[in-house]
Amino acid sequence: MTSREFAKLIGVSQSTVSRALNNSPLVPEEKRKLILAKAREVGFELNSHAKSLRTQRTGTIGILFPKHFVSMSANMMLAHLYDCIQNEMHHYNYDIMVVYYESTSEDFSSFERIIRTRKVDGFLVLRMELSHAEMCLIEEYQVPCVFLMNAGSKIRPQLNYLFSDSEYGGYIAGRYFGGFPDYHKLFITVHEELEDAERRLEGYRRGLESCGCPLEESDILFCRLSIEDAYNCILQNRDRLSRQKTAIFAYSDTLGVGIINACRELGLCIPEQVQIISMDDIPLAQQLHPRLSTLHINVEEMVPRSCRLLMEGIDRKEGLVQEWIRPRLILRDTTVNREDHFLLKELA
Amino acid sequence: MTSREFAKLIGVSQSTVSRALNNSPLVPEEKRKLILAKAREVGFELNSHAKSLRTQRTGTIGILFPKHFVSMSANMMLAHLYDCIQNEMHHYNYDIMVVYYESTSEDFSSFERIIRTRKVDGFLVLRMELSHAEMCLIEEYQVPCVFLMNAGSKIRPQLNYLFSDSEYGGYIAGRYFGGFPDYHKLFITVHEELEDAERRLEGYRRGLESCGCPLEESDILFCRLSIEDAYNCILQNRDRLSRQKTAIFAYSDTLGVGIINACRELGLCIPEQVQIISMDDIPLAQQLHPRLSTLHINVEEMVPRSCRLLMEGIDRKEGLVQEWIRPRLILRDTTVNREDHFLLKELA
DNA sequence: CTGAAAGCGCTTACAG
DNA sequence: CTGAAAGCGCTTACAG
Repeated sequence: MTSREFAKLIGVSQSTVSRALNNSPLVPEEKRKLILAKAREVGFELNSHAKSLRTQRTGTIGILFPKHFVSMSANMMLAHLYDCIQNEMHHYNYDIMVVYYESTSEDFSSFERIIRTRKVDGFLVLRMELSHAEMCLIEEYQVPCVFLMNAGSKIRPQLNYLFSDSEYGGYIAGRYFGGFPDYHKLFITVHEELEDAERRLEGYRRGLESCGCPLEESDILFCRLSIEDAYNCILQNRDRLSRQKTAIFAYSDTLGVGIINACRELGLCIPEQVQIISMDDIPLAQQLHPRLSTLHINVEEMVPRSCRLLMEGIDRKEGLVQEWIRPRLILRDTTVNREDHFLLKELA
Repeated sequence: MTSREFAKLIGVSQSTVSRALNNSPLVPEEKRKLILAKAREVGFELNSHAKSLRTQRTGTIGILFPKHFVSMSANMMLAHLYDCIQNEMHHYNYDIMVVYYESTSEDFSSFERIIRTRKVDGFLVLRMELSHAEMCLIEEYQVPCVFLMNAGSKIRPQLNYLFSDSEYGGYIAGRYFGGFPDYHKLFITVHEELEDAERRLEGYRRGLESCGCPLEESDILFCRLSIEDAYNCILQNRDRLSRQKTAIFAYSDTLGVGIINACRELGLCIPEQVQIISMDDIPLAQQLHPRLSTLHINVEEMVPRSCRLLMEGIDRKEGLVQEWIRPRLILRDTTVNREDHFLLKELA
């Protein structure tokens, strides 16, 4: 049924129907309610494409996942973030289209195609890693975008972002482990999100150094961003871990889980022989035992704010927000938790 | 830029542009290529809403998640399924809109709204649990739908589906454990996907009975569909598990992971003291140690077929497909793997 | 406050 | 093979 037909059915004009269903102040309250009720009764809704064509608004936003993103199952932090975004956008009555970087055949990339065909009103981008061409595209089409989570390599001015402060997170991990001089310090990291990994490393270094324990290059271990890879990485380094007590800062919870598995395999006690702090705090981090001590990324703040920001951008209420949100240390079972630790006093 | 402007720019009519970009046989190969190249060069793409309005095709499908679905993080099997679907639809150049059951305020449910506003061409439904009203809606709007994964309670005729054969999966688990008379048999299940859980139970019963070991009512344990709940459930039943060797068939891998955690906590050896077979085979099942022995749900077959089926439905190539796809037993570390087990010969 | 009419940017039947 | 024109179903400036 079209709005013209529906209008005829209830004996008003198409204009009035449109105004009523769009909550225009021009139609009196009583009449609007009546029309709404009728619409509900006969199941009438405005055709979204005709509406979008006229208004240049689609009622859907895109979420752009990073290039290295493989799947929800593999990158649990992004899956978690997605969950939160989906939940949040629901309040705005907006639908979500998930977009990956991959390009289809020789055509435009999905991202480019979706912008050019105008399928969404704006984008939530889970990592700042757009190319120059893509930035121009955003500029040309004036697509509202909010970047969140990982800062990536190129932080552009004039763009809205709410990033997790990875350097600070690393610093906290370093400073916590700095309170345990008898533990040898390691850092296990990845290539996939290199710039962010660098920031975590820098912070970790700074934290450790502030406690007088520098980090050797040979104490930085690389693996891929998966549970198995972290597991294998630890097994390969079994000698170092059995020789002395070790404190491991892991790039993410995913690695943390792999490390726990490996320690168990090697018969190393957590946290007595091996302490672990990871980052993210995905739901899985406290579902498995021992529960991971980790740097909680403040998704509860980041997601609602970025969604609101994006909606404001769509409504052309401009305003630049650029913030780094600090992760919060959560001590669970993979650390030796000393209540008298100097860091806890500093944070309090 | 509109197609009219673009046409003017390159000196042909709007009709020709439209035909070229839609691969109409009416425009000669050479000309088409030229127009395509020009379009790429200046970054022209047809406005999707104008196109959809004219053709009644949107180029996006919806994935409807079940009522009890909470998040990708919580229900890893559905997340995995989603990953596979996303991957597959990419071949068709289709975009995906994720739809949840929840209704927004006093309005239509998301599902209903998306159909009535015609935002998608069809739906992939991850569980057959639609109400009568929803079935009428599909009928009225002739929305192509393919149901997959869980059969739910009401299996409607005249609808396309590709379900996992849960009863068969349970049967296989029962028959495998039937080969271990010295293990006490348990079944840990959930309320969330009750009908499917019932099918798994029936099959498990049938499998066990075929080996002469009936399943007692008191050997059916309930918990919620989460790692922690399964963990707690086992801890609560610690007495039964320490008394005798136990073989546990778990509703899903998620429960299986919780069970492993609990057994470790209780100091019970897997698989010597406790054997576990779960179902799904999510990626996590073989990432954690010990790796779960499980009934692999044939997603590799189910997803591509359901996507193709949906695309055919959208193209109005009718044809009813209703199939139950059998899970496959995968023995890993949580079972005692006897190569001479009679079931393996039967399956070979 | 209400309705008739133009126009959003496409596709396609129609005429050439 | 090509183009002019109608129409997909809305919204909104305009006239009343």
